[in-house]
Amino acid sequence: MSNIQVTLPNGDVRKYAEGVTPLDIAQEISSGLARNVLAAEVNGEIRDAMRPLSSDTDLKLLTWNDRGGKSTMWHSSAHLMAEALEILYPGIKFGIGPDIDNGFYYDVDFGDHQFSADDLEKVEQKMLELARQKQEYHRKSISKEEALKYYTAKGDEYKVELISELEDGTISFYETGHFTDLCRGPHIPNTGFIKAIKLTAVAGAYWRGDEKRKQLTRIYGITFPKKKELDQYLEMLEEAKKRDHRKLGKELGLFTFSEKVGSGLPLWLPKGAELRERLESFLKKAQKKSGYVPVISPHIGQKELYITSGHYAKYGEDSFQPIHTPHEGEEFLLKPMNCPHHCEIFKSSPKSYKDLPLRLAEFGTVYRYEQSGELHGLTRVRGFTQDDAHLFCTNDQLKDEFKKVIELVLHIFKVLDFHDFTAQISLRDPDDPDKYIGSDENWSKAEKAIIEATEEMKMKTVIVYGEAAFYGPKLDFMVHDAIGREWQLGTIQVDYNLPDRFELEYTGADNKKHRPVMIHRAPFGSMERFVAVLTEHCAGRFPLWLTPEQVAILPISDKFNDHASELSYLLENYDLRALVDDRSEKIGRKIRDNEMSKIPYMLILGEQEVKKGLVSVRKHGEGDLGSMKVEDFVSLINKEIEDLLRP
RNA sequence: GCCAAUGUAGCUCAGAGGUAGAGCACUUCCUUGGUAAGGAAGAGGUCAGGGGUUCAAUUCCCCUCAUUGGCUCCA
Repeated sequence: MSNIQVTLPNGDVRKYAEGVTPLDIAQEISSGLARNVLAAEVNGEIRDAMRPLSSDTDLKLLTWNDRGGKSTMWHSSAHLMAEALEILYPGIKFGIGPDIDNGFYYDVDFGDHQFSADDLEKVEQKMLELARQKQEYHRKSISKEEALKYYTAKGDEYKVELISELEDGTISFYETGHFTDLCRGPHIPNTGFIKAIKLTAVAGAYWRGDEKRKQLTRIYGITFPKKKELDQYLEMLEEAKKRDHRKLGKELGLFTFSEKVGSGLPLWLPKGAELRERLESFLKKAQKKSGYVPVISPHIGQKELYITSGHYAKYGEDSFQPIHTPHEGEEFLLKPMNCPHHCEIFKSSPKSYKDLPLRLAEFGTVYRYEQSGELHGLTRVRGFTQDDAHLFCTNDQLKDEFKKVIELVLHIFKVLDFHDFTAQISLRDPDDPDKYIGSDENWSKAEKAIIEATEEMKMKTVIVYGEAAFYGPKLDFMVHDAIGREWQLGTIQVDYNLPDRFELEYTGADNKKHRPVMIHRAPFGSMERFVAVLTEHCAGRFPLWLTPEQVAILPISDKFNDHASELSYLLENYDLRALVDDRSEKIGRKIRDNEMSKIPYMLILGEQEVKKGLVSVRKHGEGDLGSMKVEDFVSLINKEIEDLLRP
């Protein structure tokens, strides 16, 4: 038997006999490690820890602390669930059962049986029972014909379909207990690693994501190696529920919806509207510094406008239907985008290269007929306001302009404390060229500009194919919210196509006509979505400069109500937002209520304070800060705001 | 748009074939209290909307609308 060389991540090189398994190696390092090894990364590929090594390898042992370890465990959990389901519901058919970011799911065809959320507990119990048996996951390879025969006999047309599409040759199967599944693997050594199980949801899902095909029952779940970790996970879900912007929006009086107004059409309440206005003026100020100029365009435009832009051909069917003028029968559309209007603004007068870059900014409200099932709080609505701008520039200016926009977006994220985000370069889907308009040459130029700009700014990016807009590639900023979900917020797009379609031109230094390039950009994305994500991000405790009410003045008793009103006028003169809680309640009650409504500061006003001309200050979440002069309190607050706005 | 669940007071929710209940919020009164819930009384609902079954429907059935969780989609 020949020797093989195994290199561990710390650079350690060890020699073993061929056929050694990663699990053996773990055992040699320490039995504690061996008990925790879920899988192994062999030359970069994740494999079963019990699969023998046959040549020299770079080896990394994966535990629960590694993403690969978690994925393997969850994937194995999907098998465990399938086994439990097959025992409980004989004759059911299986689609696919992968691991996902937070757990796993399996798509199942229950036939005539109606599986409901009430049945989940029963399945969990069965899974725990099977897990305790420490069933091993056995890998075996069989031929394609054999595999087809197996599933044809079993009557599982989904697996038959999957296998038929595989390349000829051997196919790997995994066997756990009495359950056998077509599977590439890898898997954990045995089901005993799965100590805590929670099946989280039941939902319909189309077979292979195709809405024309049968809908299967998808069961979601998550598992952990320790009961404690499951508890923590459930706590995190609770926390996410508390942070849900739909709940907080209601509680804080930010926005509402009305059946009568229509679904997906948010109504901003005074506090929400003021908060949004503050965000808008914050951005306007930053934009003014960066040379943007404001424009305003109407909510509708002639259908012809969107035929020119290409939006009508692409989205006309899925939009609100055209509005007709009563006599002439002209057709107008609710605007789904601001860019066509801005192109017309560009065209309103002849442009010289000296006019460029021209940066037209507008908080433009647009309307899109989103599918009813897609609507969700403020994050997905049918009428929303984009913090839109279109930058028209020369080819030479493009990269610099693009970089300046990135700087602006990063500045905004910094001020609003979004540190956890991904910059995603969204390119064309190479397999579906018909989805896009414009020439290959234009697309390549645009893609190159984005990639070079991000490289020059040394940004960490991920490239995702198929996520581009139909007219051009994008740089999207995805931030993470309380539940770890990703939301797309800001977006920057390079566009050579609309300038072509609108035949935009400027006169160059050479006295010839040239076509400008366009950058679409929206740092917030939409005001609605941004406020939603921000609300969840800060759990309703908005930064001091944004929050609807900054200070609550709490008189100790009714006797001091007048003093309290005077103080509130005084604070208003200092440009602070204050309210007076003049209810005939005890101070403890007032503190509790204002604490719960997340007011950043409380000022307590009683005999002592009035006598000495002081205020007693309480900070949300921190408590008593002692008493101070009003002027000192005002500078305290202003300092905090200043620090927040200049991170 | 598709599948499923849900829709009862401002909010959170209970309830049941015989025309509705709790807690909080609200109003009034009492209390004027020093750092996270003082007390009492009161008001508030076409039980999402529309049909049907029934002597009787908020409850059972159908349709519509909305919400939620997924799927698909996202200029």
